[in-house]
Amino acid sequence: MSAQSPLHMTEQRRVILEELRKVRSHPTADKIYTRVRRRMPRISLGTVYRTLDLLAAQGMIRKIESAGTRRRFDGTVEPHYHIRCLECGRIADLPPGEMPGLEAHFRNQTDYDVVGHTLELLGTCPACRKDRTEGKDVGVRPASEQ
Amino acid sequence: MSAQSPLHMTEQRRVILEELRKVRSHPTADKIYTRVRRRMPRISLGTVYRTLDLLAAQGMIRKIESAGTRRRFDGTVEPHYHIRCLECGRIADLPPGEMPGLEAHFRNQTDYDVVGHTLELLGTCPACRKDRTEGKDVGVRPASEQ
DNA sequence: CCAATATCAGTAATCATTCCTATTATTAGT
DNA sequence: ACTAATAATAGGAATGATTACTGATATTGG
Ligand SMILES: [Mn+2]
Ligand SMILES: [Mn+2]
Ligand SMILES: [Zn+2]
Ligand SMILES: [Zn+2]
Repeated sequence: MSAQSPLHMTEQRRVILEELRKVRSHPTADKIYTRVRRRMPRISLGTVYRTLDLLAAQGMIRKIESAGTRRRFDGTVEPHYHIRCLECGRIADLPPGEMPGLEAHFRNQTDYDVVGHTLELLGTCPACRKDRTEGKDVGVRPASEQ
Repeated sequence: MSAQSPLHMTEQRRVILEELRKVRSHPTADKIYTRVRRRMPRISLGTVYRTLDLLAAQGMIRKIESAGTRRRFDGTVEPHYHIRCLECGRIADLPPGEMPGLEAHFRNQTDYDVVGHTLELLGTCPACRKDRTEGKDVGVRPASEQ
């Protein structure tokens, strides 16, 4: 959950971290790969995956794994929930902080030891809502954008 | 979310539904496939997937998709959350009902239209806790059992 | 009974992610 | 600086759950 061994900052690792921190979106590994390749054309997708795992293990970035969607990464490490648009897959941040009393609410309702939870809001983003009112009926195109 | 067209109950569909409703666990498609094959040896895995999708679309069963794990199915359609054991992947039911005030709590914190949420508790199941105290240190074997 | 339609079994394809390996870079010790 | 040991990378193959395709079989409605 927090930093481990002092990470050797290779060129690849530095650039991947920089590019992820540049964006406010929650890009997939191959979106990051595309960005990083502009600066390091010979980097491999495997290195991107390996490095993202490593940075996440060090607590320098976060992994977002929502059900049924591709893995996404987050340059913001401060704890916060996300809301995902069911039409376009876009993921937005909610304000920092955990839902108060959530785990406590369930502790006496299970024989498991509760150690955490995952919570994701679902909805329609402003752009897709706008498309709707304009009758653009684009259907569902999940996770298809940056 | 609720029933649509009146579903033609083929033998395959009936048996798949029966087998899923028999168990209290949350089996993967191939676990259901294994069970169903005892009664219908020639059924194909594709039919199992297709039928489970169909039954879920009709609201007769539920799909559970947790991040980074295989898809699981639930014969109980009454709304309820789950808690997943981080060591063995087992999924248990929490009592029926939604966390009160959850979506309301976030409505004024986002410009998305909130239409739902996913919530999964994480923890250690009684069996894995027991293994621990017995020093059986089995490591992590996610989603490897029924 | 027949033609149109739906479903199925069997198998191939998909595709995000992980694994493997030969090469290249870095480090620590002299 | 030189060198052996160690770590990291590029490129490509493998994995594995799910989906798509296809020709055969079943069902329906007239
Ligand atoms: Mn975020
Ligand atoms: Mn359940
Ligand atoms: Zn959207
Ligand atoms: Zn367990």
